[in-house]
Amino acid sequence: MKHITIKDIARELNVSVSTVSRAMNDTFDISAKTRDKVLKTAKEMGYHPNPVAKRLHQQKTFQVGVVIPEFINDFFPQIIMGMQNVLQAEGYQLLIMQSNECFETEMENVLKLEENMVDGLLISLSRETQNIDYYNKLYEKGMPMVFFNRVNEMIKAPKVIFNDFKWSYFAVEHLIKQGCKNIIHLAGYKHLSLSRERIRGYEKAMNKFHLPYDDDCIIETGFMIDEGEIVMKRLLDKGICPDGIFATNDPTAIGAIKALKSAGKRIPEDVCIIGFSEAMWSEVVDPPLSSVSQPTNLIGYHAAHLLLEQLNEKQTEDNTIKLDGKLVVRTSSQRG
Amino acid sequence: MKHITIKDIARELNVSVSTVSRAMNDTFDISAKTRDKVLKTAKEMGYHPNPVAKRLHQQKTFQVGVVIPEFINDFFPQIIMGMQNVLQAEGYQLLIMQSNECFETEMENVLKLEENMVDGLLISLSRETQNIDYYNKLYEKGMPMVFFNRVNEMIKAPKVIFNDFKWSYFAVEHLIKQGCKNIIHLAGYKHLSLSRERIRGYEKAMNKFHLPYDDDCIIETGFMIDEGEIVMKRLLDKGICPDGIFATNDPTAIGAIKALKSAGKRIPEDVCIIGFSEAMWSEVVDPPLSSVSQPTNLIGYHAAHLLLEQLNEKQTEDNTIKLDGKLVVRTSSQRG
DNA sequence: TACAAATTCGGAATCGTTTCCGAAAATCGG
DNA sequence: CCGATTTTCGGAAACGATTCCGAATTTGTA
Repeated sequence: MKHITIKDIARELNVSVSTVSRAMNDTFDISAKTRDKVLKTAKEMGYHPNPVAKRLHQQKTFQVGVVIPEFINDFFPQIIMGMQNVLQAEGYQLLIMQSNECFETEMENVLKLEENMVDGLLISLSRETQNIDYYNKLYEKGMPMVFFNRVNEMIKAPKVIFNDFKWSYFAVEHLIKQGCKNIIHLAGYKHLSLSRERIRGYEKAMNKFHLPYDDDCIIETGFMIDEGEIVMKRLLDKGICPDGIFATNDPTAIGAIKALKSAGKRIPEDVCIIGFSEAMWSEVVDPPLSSVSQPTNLIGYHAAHLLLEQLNEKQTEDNTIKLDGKLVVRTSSQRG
Repeated sequence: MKHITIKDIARELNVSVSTVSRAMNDTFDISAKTRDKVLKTAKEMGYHPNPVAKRLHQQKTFQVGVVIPEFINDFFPQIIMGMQNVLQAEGYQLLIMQSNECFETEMENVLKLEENMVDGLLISLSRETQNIDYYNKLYEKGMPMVFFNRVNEMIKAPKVIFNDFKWSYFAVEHLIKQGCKNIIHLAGYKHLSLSRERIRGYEKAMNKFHLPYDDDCIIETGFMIDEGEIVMKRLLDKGICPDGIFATNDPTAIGAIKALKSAGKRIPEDVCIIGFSEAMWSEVVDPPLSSVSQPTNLIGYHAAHLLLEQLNEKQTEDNTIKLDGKLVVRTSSQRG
């Protein structure tokens, strides 16, 4: 895999390497004649500039690191596609790493990306991550960074988030309008902003419609199918059965449905249930799952643009972008 | 973001840069005393070797390109995790690109990765890809390459594939044992080996049990949910309804189920159906979908190792690795 | 025609490493 | 104690590009 370099062309044409470089970059101080001559033989010889050498000189790698909790569900991959569309067009490559929802792995990933000298970072926190000191330090040292989806308010870098409060409210309001009176919330981990915001939305709806709830109605569950199943099963074993469930995401909703079904409950007749974040397969489960759909592509798009602004040293005036979605009502929450 | 370089350390300690380099790489021609001294101040000053400079000198990027058709389904992400486990441990980074099932995008991706001077390529063909001349040229020029899952036999580089023939046979045999007599196959694109092998498995099972079938029973469908739905709907509209369906993957099976359900067919009573490649959500759809489960992690593991052998210039003796899976029988194909 | 200005290009430094070559210093054997 | 090894280190080249500086050539102007 011998590569043609700028020297090979220079030797071939009996010119200096600086001339060839000038031709390639079309600078002002070269005659049109020699430029064309160089370009022609460069093409003939199959020359491609060596990006590594360019990076060394420019002190820039044109690579940005992406750290996400997982990419087994389709949620994060869709966001990443949104990012790629923007960043590849600007000549950047993505280095994608997963924390597997583990704080230490997340830190290792960030360190590794730093050592690899990425030009910037796009991060979605693991569900364990509480300590964000390092991120703030890194940001203040000047590392371009954007956080998205899984965020913590104490983070100083720009963020792209979803209007969790508003859409949780709509989700619970929808359940109430279906006639649910005894509604519980399967919540995410409380150190993540999105979990707290979704709890706030739940509380606002319950208060607004004067429905009773207490701390036992808001159950820290997690994000996975089996976590939803375990929590729901435990409730049913205790003889507790709500008539409405607002789950913090689709997998936990699915888990709850599994537990409910095997306890002989009918959905939506006995229990209405709605998830969040619209998984690709929410439509094909039994029963088809209602959910709040998030604009995943847009999340990636905005995160990428906020990063680009930093990479181009433009001052970002707006620090946080909050996006809206829509309510997708299917059988699991629809009565009558 | 000023970085400490080897020169900073040299200046600090009044030694030459070569001495510092020797200390960092622990070569033979340096005294233990100065080595420790250098290492100590390097640590104190927070020195990290610049990987870009290293790459320029070693003429190696320690990055490998991965090209996959999509990463919205969980199948390819799982394979990638298998690759990452192996390659990250050896110091390699992955550059992941999607072809979106489009031949031209696939080529653009490969070109871009080549220009980025990746050390090797891991490729799964798009469903459109028929012309593989460029890949063979590239491989013969010495580019380390491994193909996986979506493969074409004409490709000369090492491959990691699934024993599609054997497990298709088992899948169809299972349908037959459930009493199905009129079985169709929703097939993938025929220029991909896996599609042809799955067709062969179907044919072998049908022949073995003396069940009739003709060309109309093998329908080129695609890989997506709506493709399965459209093809099935068209059949039903023509008044054709099999009592057994072997789908080339889980999404097409799901699509077929949607069409069957809205036509009032009961599964598995009227129609047994089995998919392939075990999606994460196959268990939670209605009815739970039988499928052939593939060892996704292992596919990634082996592909990565075959690539490593080439990167380390070891001669690969075994060119193709063929993996086995298991039959996961759920409600969609289980009678009585 | 002569001198100033503009154009065009080569040489060398630079980016941060590794590594080859040779010289100084230390160690060794007799 | 002296010559021969061995150890240890500095200087410089190399990787492949960009860019600054200055020199040669061409062009322009009076």
